[in-house]
Amino acid sequence: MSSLRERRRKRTADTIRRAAIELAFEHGLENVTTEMISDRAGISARTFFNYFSYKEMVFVPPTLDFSTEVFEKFIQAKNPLIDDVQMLFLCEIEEIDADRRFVLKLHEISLKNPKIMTLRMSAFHETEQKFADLISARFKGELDDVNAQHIAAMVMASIRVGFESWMRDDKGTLSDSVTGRLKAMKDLFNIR
Amino acid sequence: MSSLRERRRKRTADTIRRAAIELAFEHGLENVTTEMISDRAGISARTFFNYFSYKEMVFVPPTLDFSTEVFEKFIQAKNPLIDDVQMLFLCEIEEIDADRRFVLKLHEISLKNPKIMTLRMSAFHETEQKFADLISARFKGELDDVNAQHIAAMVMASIRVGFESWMRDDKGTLSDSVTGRLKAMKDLFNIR
DNA sequence: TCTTTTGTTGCAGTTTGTGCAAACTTTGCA
DNA sequence: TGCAAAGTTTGCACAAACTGCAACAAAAGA
Repeated sequence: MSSLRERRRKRTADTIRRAAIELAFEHGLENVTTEMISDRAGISARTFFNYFSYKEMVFVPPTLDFSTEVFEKFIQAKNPLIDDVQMLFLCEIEEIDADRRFVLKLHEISLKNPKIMTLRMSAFHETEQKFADLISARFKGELDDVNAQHIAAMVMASIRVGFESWMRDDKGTLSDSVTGRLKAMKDLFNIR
Repeated sequence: MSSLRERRRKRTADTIRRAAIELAFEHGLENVTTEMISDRAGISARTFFNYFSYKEMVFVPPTLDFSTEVFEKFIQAKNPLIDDVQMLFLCEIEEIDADRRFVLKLHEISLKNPKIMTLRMSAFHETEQKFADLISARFKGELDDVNAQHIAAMVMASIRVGFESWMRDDKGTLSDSVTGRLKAMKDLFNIR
């Protein structure tokens, strides 16, 4: 609903995130305090914790949120599952692809900090949950919950591997890397 | 190498873990401090942080460590991959199966605490890394790294789903649940 | 046994994170 | 337009997490 309030909130969160990442580049993560971040973002130290329940959270990208239209479209779509999954994620991914430098830098930061690495992993897992719900809805009646969960887990695993391989070697777009992995899924089981 | 020292270390770590979990049962996680844990475990508050780099770590099971024999055996094994994977994990899993009550309680604790949940997820991811190395070694020459990583990710995803479903509904053994998921992997891709 | 290496502890100090109440903003409704 | 309700920000005081350091203790290896 609320427009101004909600957008304001998003904007502030983003300002804080940017401030945090800048500071981490400049001084190294371990030398950045919540106070420094708040100062640079122009908010009080107390307000920081209104936005992020703990410090490390500021370094984790916000989890993606499928809109109801996207949700409905995916549930009703009739193409092979993998194709629809690609459609679903590729638009989300475009942004990231454009921002490669930034994403890599953030990834570099988190590689050096187990707490943050850990949070990123679990952000992925959260998306997996949402995605499991999507699959469950799409195959309602045909597929029980464990199986929906299982498919979601494997698809997300593939996306993650695509993502990681894109970050590791420098060439190609994120979309290609992820698409490649989704296509590879089936074949990999035919190994001896 | 070192016997006494290493075993002592393991024993102390375990004592601390037990103390922590007991206290979390008794008082609820949010009311347990590192000091209380240290006291009960009979170590100083400072020493706690020699064993666990931060508080939440004490609630995460230690990641499993394949011995060199197990490692070698798996690499050389000639059965279908999934069968060998089962062999590899089932012995690790037995312990857990026996300790159901304990595992569930720990899981219950972590469900209520996002930080800990998060850590457990990433412990899984760590195991995935080790497992990816195993796969990579087993298929050296036949399979490139991304593919090894990908197979590992999907197998671990399946194991995780088996685990989660075992924790959710009360019936059956962990081994059966995990085995079931590993067997289901291939078939799930034949969905429309 | 003696030396070296590794582990434990107390202490003092910084940073993280919370509860509360006062000031301030936005929103929806009259 | 103006006013009450709902939500936000902030400062302050305080508890708990975590670190560096230096002294002491225990184990390993010769």
